Amino acid sequence: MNLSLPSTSLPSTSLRAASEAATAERLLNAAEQLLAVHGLEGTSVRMITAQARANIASVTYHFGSKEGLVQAVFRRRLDWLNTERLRTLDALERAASGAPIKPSKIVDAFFGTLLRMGQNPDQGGPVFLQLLGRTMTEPSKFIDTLLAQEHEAVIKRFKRALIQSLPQVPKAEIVWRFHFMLGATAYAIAGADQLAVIAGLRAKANAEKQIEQLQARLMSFLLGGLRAPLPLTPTPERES
Amino acid sequence: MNLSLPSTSLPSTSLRAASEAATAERLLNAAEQLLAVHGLEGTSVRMITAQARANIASVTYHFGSKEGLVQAVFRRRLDWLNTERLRTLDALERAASGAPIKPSKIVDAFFGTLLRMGQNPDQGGPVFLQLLGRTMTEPSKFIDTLLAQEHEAVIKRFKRALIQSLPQVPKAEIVWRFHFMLGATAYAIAGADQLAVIAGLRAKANAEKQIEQLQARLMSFLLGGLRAPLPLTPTPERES
DNA sequence: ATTCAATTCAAACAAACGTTTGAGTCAATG
DNA sequence: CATTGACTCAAACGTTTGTTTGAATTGAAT
Repeated sequence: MNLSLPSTSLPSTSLRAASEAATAERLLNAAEQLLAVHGLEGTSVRMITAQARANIASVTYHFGSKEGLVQAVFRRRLDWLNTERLRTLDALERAASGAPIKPSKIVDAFFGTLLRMGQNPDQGGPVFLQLLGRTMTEPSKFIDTLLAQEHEAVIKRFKRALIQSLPQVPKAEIVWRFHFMLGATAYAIAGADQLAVIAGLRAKANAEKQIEQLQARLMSFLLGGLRAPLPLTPTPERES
Repeated sequence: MNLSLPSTSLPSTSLRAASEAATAERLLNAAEQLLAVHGLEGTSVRMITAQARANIASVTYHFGSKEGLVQAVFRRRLDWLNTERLRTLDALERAASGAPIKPSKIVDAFFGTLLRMGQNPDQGGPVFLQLLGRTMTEPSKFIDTLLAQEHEAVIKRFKRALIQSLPQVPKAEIVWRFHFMLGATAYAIAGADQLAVIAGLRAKANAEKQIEQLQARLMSFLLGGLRAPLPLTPTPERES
């Protein structure tokens, strides 16, 4: 048994032709696209290796297992996304220098950054957005764990920022509404194609245009929900 | 080959003890619960028949295939749900007698009816809500088709009602926002458990209480989003 | 009592699953 | 030139998948 996996981030020891990506990267790209369409259990290792034009054993060789490959798919994007989110929030807080930040700025730092990721081909473009959207409602044991770990610290910081930004709204209410915003976003990006069809746009328009359309509309919807009047059954004003 | 399946709706030819449900119904219940937790591809026929205390072959015998069983699971609930939705909307339009209906009433007829279904043990309770929520982002070929067929007419009627109810908002904007509302709802009910945990509630509180909590908060969020100021990039005011 | 259709059952089916194996290829290193 | 380590490959591994089979069982009607 070869327990020591090959290095994951190093650009490999030997030089390669720049035009054709290395096997590990082709596997990541193929897995990302197929997972977005067919889901975790609906995507087989053979489908992935076929699309990546790689051997079946290459998954075990490069990532240890199918599970390892899937985790690598998510980590590759989420690391970048959450770093970008925190960087943006840091900049906002620095610019405000103690003063409260407008909720719309915070919402944009979190959800806007995500949506703009869908227009960034270097970060998977709309494909990863769709994958993330459907994964957020697909309670798979180990993806859940991964998502939670990658997201927990980030979400906590954004919740805190929102709570400070909306002092008149009870804490618990903000937490609920943050979750609702996550849902509206996940669903919107997961079904961006069919949504565009429903909305009467021409179906095969390029996905970037669709996300551009989506972004402005979704953001105003999210902000409207976030600032909605409180429900008649109020939060019991409990601490913590 | 026995191409003619046994009758699906008749209460079976022979009388049975009322205490223990017939095999077909036990299969439906088991499948509903397992699908909600493990998803379509993650739920095997053997898991279902084991939980239903039935033989493996009973799925093929009663429903023709696994696919047939899954479709029956959805149809059993969606027929009831959509009938109830249309019944409520009919009542609203009759009471208004031509006058515009308040958007909140329409939203409640669609989403409120769904959420109240989660408190109705006769209609699956929270289990089916969770199943429906995760299915809405799980693009499976034949479930998509089924959902679309079951929902298409209903959604069209509710969109029309909302458009009449909000004459100042462009048509396309309402369609988008209706989709956002679907997403927020799907995600909220799919992850109601973990959401409650996040919100700081005690974890194992009964699911009905959770949905009760959820209902008021979600509805005000949805209405806030629906009535949000229009995005700066306006709809090109196209017809249709 | 016997017939008959409905239903259940244990066993087996081929196909697809993730993973492992061991030989083979290839370029760089000594 | 021989050796080494990284990588690829075809083939096979043991499980699990959905479905099928044909004989048993059941309960009411003849």
